[in-house]
Amino acid sequence: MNENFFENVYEVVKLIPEGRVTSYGAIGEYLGSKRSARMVGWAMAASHTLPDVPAHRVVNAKGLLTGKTHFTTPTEMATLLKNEGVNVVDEKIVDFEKHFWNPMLELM
DNA sequence: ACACTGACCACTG
DNA sequence: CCAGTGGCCAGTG
Repeated sequence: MNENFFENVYEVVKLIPEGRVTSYGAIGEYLGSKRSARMVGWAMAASHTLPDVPAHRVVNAKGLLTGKTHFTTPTEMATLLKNEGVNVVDEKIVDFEKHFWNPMLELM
């Protein structure tokens, strides 16, 4: 296992508490590259094979469930979030700021 | 080696 | 508010 961007992404995502969410940009920023948010999402797509990675807790900067298309079913992501107490309306997280979990503040 | 793509983000007009 | 542009890194054809 090489220690690379992917590993770090997985580590952070695994640490996201239940009922909390974060964004690709936040993770990328925590890893040192704010502009590498694309890669984070891309890493997620590759990591969705790992059961310990709650990908449904990772959304884009606007709180939109952009990654839902990569789930087994498009509704899976919203269902999981709602199941954890995160209200989702029209593929968007309600009170995104309240549920937002900043890795830089929690893991520093 | 080159070009294109991607679960993105922020800025500018 | 919406549209367009640049930037970031890695993988694939």
